[in-house]
Amino acid sequence: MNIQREAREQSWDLPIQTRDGQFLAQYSPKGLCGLNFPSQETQTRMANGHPIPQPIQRWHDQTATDLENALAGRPITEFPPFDLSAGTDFQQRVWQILKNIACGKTLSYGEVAEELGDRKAVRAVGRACGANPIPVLIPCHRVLASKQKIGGFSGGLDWKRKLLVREGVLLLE
DNA sequence: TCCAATATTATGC
DNA sequence: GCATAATATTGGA
Repeated sequence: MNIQREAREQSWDLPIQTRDGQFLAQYSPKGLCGLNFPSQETQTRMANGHPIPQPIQRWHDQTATDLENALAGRPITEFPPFDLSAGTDFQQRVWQILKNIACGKTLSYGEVAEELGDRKAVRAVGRACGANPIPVLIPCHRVLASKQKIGGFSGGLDWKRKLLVREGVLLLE
Protein backbone atom coordinates (compact mmCIF):
# COMPACT_ATOMS: atom_id res chain seq x y z
CA MET A 1 0.00 0.00 0.00
CA ASN A 2 1.34 3.37 -0.95
CA ILE A 3 -0.11 5.96 1.29
CA GLN A 4 1.86 9.11 1.37
CA ARG A 5 1.68 10.64 4.77
CA GLU A 6 1.96 14.36 4.89
CA ALA A 7 2.33 16.57 7.89
CA ARG A 8 -0.99 17.26 9.50
CA GLU A 9 -3.00 19.34 7.10
CA GLN A 10 -5.24 22.10 8.23
CA SER A 11 -8.84 21.12 8.74
CA TRP A 12 -12.08 22.74 9.78
CA ASP A 13 -14.92 21.24 11.82
CA LEU A 14 -18.36 22.73 11.31
CA PRO A 15 -21.63 21.69 12.98
CA ILE A 16 -24.84 21.00 11.08
CA GLN A 17 -28.10 21.28 12.98
CA THR A 18 -30.83 18.89 11.85
CA ARG A 19 -34.08 17.60 13.28
CA ASP A 20 -32.12 14.49 14.23
CA GLY A 21 -29.47 16.33 16.17
CA GLN A 22 -26.26 18.17 15.51
CA PHE A 23 -23.87 16.52 13.06
CA LEU A 24 -20.26 17.53 12.70
CA ALA A 25 -18.69 17.93 9.26
CA GLN A 26 -14.93 17.97 8.79
CA TYR A 27 -13.18 19.61 5.88
CA SER A 28 -9.67 19.49 4.52
CA PRO A 29 -8.39 21.96 1.90
CA LYS A 30 -9.47 19.37 -0.70
CA GLY A 31 -13.04 18.85 0.38
CA LEU A 32 -15.32 17.10 2.84
CA CYS A 33 -13.31 14.45 4.67
CA GLY A 34 -15.52 13.41 7.57
CA LEU A 35 -19.05 13.45 8.96
CA ASN A 36 -19.96 12.49 12.52
CA PHE A 37 -23.33 11.51 13.96
CA PRO A 38 -24.74 13.59 16.80
CA SER A 39 -23.08 12.83 20.10
CA GLN A 40 -21.86 14.57 23.20
CA GLU A 41 -18.70 15.59 21.44
CA THR A 42 -20.45 17.11 18.45
CA GLN A 43 -22.51 19.26 20.79
CA THR A 44 -19.54 21.43 21.55
CA ARG A 45 -18.96 24.34 19.25
CA MET A 46 -15.90 23.79 17.12
CA ALA A 47 -15.59 26.59 14.61
CA ASN A 48 -15.80 29.42 17.07
CA GLY A 49 -13.55 32.35 16.21
CA HIS A 50 -11.69 30.60 13.41
CA PRO A 51 -11.91 32.22 10.00
CA ILE A 52 -13.70 29.98 7.48
CA PRO A 53 -12.38 30.15 3.92
CA GLN A 54 -15.02 31.03 1.35
CA PRO A 55 -14.90 27.73 -0.61
CA ILE A 56 -15.29 25.70 2.54
CA GLN A 57 -18.31 27.71 3.60
CA ARG A 58 -19.81 26.94 0.20
CA TRP A 59 -19.06 23.22 0.56
CA HIS A 60 -20.63 23.31 3.99
CA ASP A 61 -23.87 24.81 2.67
CA GLN A 62 -24.01 22.02 0.12
CA THR A 63 -23.27 19.40 2.76
CA ALA A 64 -26.02 20.74 5.03
CA THR A 65 -28.54 20.63 2.19
CA ASP A 66 -27.50 17.11 1.22
CA LEU A 67 -27.70 15.91 4.79
CA GLU A 68 -31.24 17.23 5.20
CA ASN A 69 -32.29 15.49 2.00
CA ALA A 70 -30.62 12.24 3.02
CA LEU A 71 -32.28 12.26 6.42
CA ALA A 72 -35.63 12.85 4.72
CA GLY A 73 -35.07 9.87 2.43
CA ARG A 74 -34.79 12.04 -0.66
CA PRO A 75 -32.19 11.49 -3.38
CA ILE A 76 -29.17 13.78 -3.48
CA THR A 77 -28.37 15.41 -6.80
CA GLU A 78 -25.27 17.45 -6.10
CA PHE A 79 -22.43 16.74 -3.70
CA PRO A 80 -19.65 18.83 -2.23
CA PRO A 81 -16.17 17.62 -3.17
CA PHE A 82 -15.01 14.64 -1.09
CA ASP A 83 -11.49 14.24 0.20
CA LEU A 84 -11.04 10.50 0.58
CA SER A 85 -7.27 10.54 0.46
CA ALA A 86 -7.14 9.19 4.00
CA GLY A 87 -8.44 5.82 2.77
CA THR A 88 -6.57 3.01 1.07
CA ASP A 89 -7.02 2.23 -2.61
CA PHE A 90 -9.30 -0.65 -1.75
CA GLN A 91 -11.44 1.46 0.54
CA GLN A 92 -11.78 4.23 -2.02
CA ARG A 93 -12.86 1.69 -4.61
CA VAL A 94 -15.56 0.41 -2.26
CA TRP A 95 -16.77 3.90 -1.38
CA GLN A 96 -16.99 4.75 -5.07
CA ILE A 97 -19.35 1.84 -5.57
CA LEU A 98 -21.44 2.90 -2.59
CA LYS A 99 -21.95 6.34 -4.09
CA ASN A 100 -23.50 4.71 -7.14
CA ILE A 101 -26.25 3.01 -5.17
CA ALA A 102 -29.47 4.85 -5.95
CA CYS A 103 -31.76 6.09 -3.22
CA GLY A 104 -34.12 3.35 -2.05
CA LYS A 105 -31.90 0.61 -3.48
CA THR A 106 -29.67 -1.74 -1.56
CA LEU A 107 -26.72 -4.01 -2.24
CA SER A 108 -25.33 -6.89 -0.24
CA TYR A 109 -21.74 -7.05 0.88
CA GLY A 110 -21.30 -9.92 -1.53
CA GLU A 111 -22.66 -7.89 -4.45
CA VAL A 112 -20.28 -5.05 -3.69
CA ALA A 113 -17.45 -7.56 -3.65
CA GLU A 114 -18.51 -8.81 -7.08
CA GLU A 115 -18.49 -5.26 -8.39
CA LEU A 116 -14.90 -5.11 -7.24
CA GLY A 117 -14.22 -8.26 -9.23
CA ASP A 118 -13.43 -10.42 -6.22
CA ARG A 119 -16.39 -12.29 -4.88
CA LYS A 120 -14.40 -13.54 -1.94
CA ALA A 121 -13.60 -10.10 -0.61
CA VAL A 122 -16.96 -9.78 1.13
CA ARG A 123 -15.41 -9.56 4.53
CA ALA A 124 -12.95 -6.92 3.46
CA VAL A 125 -15.87 -4.97 2.00
CA GLY A 126 -17.61 -4.95 5.35
CA ARG A 127 -14.44 -3.66 6.89
CA ALA A 128 -14.15 -0.88 4.30
CA CYS A 129 -17.75 0.13 4.90
CA GLY A 130 -17.07 0.43 8.60
CA ALA A 131 -14.14 2.71 7.80
CA ASN A 132 -16.31 5.04 5.73
CA PRO A 133 -15.53 8.57 7.00
CA ILE A 134 -18.69 10.12 5.52
CA PRO A 135 -21.72 8.02 6.44
CA VAL A 136 -25.16 8.98 5.06
CA LEU A 137 -23.72 10.97 2.12
CA ILE A 138 -21.67 7.93 1.13
CA PRO A 139 -24.59 5.58 1.66
CA CYS A 140 -22.97 2.74 3.54
CA HIS A 141 -26.36 2.15 5.16
CA ARG A 142 -27.63 0.81 1.82
CA VAL A 143 -25.30 -2.17 2.08
CA LEU A 144 -27.03 -5.10 3.75
CA ALA A 145 -26.01 -8.64 4.54
CA SER A 146 -27.53 -11.48 2.52
CA LYS A 147 -31.31 -12.04 2.65
CA GLN A 148 -31.92 -8.37 3.46
CA LYS A 149 -30.53 -8.79 6.93
CA ILE A 150 -29.43 -5.54 8.51
CA GLY A 151 -25.76 -6.33 9.06
CA GLY A 152 -23.93 -3.71 11.07
CA PHE A 153 -23.36 0.02 11.20
CA SER A 154 -20.61 2.10 12.69
CA GLY A 155 -22.95 4.85 13.83
CA GLY A 156 -25.36 2.41 15.49
CA LEU A 157 -27.96 0.12 13.98
CA ASP A 158 -30.79 2.47 14.94
CA TRP A 159 -29.49 5.02 12.47
CA LYS A 160 -29.21 2.44 9.73
CA ARG A 161 -32.78 1.24 10.24
CA LYS A 162 -34.12 4.79 10.41
CA LEU A 163 -32.39 5.84 7.20
CA LEU A 164 -33.52 2.76 5.29
CA VAL A 165 -37.12 3.05 6.47
CA ARG A 166 -37.25 6.67 5.35
CA GLU A 167 -36.05 5.60 1.91
CA GLY A 168 -38.75 2.98 1.72
CA VAL A 169 -36.49 -0.05 2.05
CA LEU A 170 -38.05 -3.06 3.72
CA LEU A 171 -35.90 -5.17 6.01
CA LEU A 172 -36.36 -8.77 6.99
CA GLU A 173 -34.87 -8.80 10.44
C1' DT B 1 6.81 -9.69 8.77
C1' DC B 2 3.29 -11.90 11.26
C1' DC B 3 -1.07 -12.05 13.78
C1' DA B 4 -5.48 -11.05 15.39
C1' DA B 5 -9.85 -8.71 14.34
C1' DT B 6 -13.86 -7.83 10.99
C1' DA B 7 -20.56 -4.05 9.52
C1' DT B 8 -19.68 -11.79 5.63
C1' DT B 9 -21.13 -15.96 3.57
C1' DA B 10 -21.86 -20.90 2.51
C1' DT B 11 -22.22 -25.14 4.51
C1' DG B 12 -23.33 -28.83 7.84
C1' DC B 13 -25.52 -30.29 11.96
C1' DG C 1 -31.28 -21.83 13.98
C1' DC C 2 -26.35 -22.20 15.54
C1' DA C 3 -21.40 -23.42 15.04
C1' DT C 4 -17.61 -23.49 11.92
C1' DA C 5 -14.42 -22.85 8.02
C1' DA C 6 -12.90 -19.96 4.25
C1' DT C 7 -11.65 -15.66 2.70
C1' DA C 8 -9.45 -10.32 1.87
C1' DT C 9 -7.97 -6.35 4.06
C1' DT C 10 -6.13 -3.60 7.82
C1' DG C 11 -3.50 -1.97 11.79
C1' DG C 12 -0.56 -2.87 15.37
C1' DA C 13 3.25 -5.77 17.80
